[in-house]
Amino acid sequence: MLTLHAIRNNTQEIIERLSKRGVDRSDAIKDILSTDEQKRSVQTQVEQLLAKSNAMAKVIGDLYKSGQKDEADAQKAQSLQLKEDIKTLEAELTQLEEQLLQKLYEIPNAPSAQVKYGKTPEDNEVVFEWGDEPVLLANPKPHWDLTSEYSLVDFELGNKITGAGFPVYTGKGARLQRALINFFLDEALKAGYYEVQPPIFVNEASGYGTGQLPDKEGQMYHAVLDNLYAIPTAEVPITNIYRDVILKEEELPIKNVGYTPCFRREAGSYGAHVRGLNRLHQFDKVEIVQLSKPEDSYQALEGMVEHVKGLMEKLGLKYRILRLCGGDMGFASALTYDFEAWSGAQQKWLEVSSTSNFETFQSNRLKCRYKTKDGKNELVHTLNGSALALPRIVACLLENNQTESGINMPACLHPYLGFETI
RNA sequence: GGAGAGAUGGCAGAGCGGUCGAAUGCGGCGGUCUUGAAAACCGUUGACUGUAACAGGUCCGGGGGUUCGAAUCCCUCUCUCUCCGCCA
Repeated sequence: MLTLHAIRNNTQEIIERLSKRGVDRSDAIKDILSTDEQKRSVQTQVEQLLAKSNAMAKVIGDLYKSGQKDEADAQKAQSLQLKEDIKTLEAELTQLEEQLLQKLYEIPNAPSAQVKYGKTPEDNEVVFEWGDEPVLLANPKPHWDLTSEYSLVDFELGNKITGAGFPVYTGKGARLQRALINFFLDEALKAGYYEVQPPIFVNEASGYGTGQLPDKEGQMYHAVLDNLYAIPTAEVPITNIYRDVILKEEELPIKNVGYTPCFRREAGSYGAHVRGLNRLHQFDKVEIVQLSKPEDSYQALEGMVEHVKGLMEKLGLKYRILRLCGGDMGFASALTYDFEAWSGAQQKWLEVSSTSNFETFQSNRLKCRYKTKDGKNELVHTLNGSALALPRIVACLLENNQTESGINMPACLHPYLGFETI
């Protein structure tokens, strides 16, 4: 959530930045400001009464000690009345605080200066493009044909065991999964990331920490009995490592990488674009997460983008980078770059990575701060990106590299695969 | 799953219901001494809120209660540890 500090001190700027999402939030912001004002006024009253009551309690104690019981009893009666007043005011305060928090939760992050105004994916800007159109056979097969022809993925078997969107990878298909995961992890280690393997279930507090709750409740699998959520991305457990933590300045930047399966209910998705590996309920992803000082975060974002570019180019996949417009950006993001790989047989772009700077939007909820040299606690900036999500990469690798005699795998994967062709 | 113990500041660890935001030790920071370092000694060292700045307020796992007054008493939840059972 946005910090009250920013809303109070840079009201106009926040409103303008928010408008890039294509929705006017000025009323909501003004509403927050007035609620905040009310809250602080009640808070002052409560605190004055508390101060009075604290002082009185001290006096009563002293009176008892010096044996002035009658006087003490008289004061006690007064104190009781005071307590009633405090109780009603405190109830009011709690209510205002809850309202304020609720209102803050509903405001998305303010897009950064580089983000363009826009409402739909058509307004996204292509900022980079790499690679040549793959040379394909006369009738290139989509990956869902190739996976069954070469026995790489068994969707029916997944249906039987679990349900749609939970495929079973088999033989060389399974091997390819493992190869990609290891390749991505190793590349991240080379780039200075620290590997972590987090839980794939998280509690409610973690869901709130990174903003999946209450916003995307319906998109996560929820184990009701234990009140745990299956993670939609490793971002959630990895970023929550730093919930309620005050870091030392010299610990920053923190660069973590982790592989996890990811689970998404994808409620509401349907049709041809969910075919095959294009959209799954369970998939594998290697995620990079950074915490940085505010002044360094956009440079860190560039670094993450460069890292993902390197992966795409080693895999030899034609790709492009989009800078998302305000309307297409996620709720928590201030700036997002999407990577799309070209699928030769489907003749369309598939999103394979989303790399974002959240500025203080997550750290404010997480309460992740660092101590500056002059001893102040400041919120860190959080960033994350997919590096990379597997299924669509697999789809593109299969489709773009198919030949009469088999499917050629890129050289960077050979050592991990133990074979060169499928 | 059964039985018991516990949760206090960066860590360890005290804390008769009022003098406790909290002893003490370690660690951190600053200083004295030293050519420098170590040792020793002195000082300092939680977070949040609030104010122009003071003041004030809140926080001893979370929530609720008793009391004029709670880290300290009661209830409840969560978590941790020990023993037993089960087990990759």
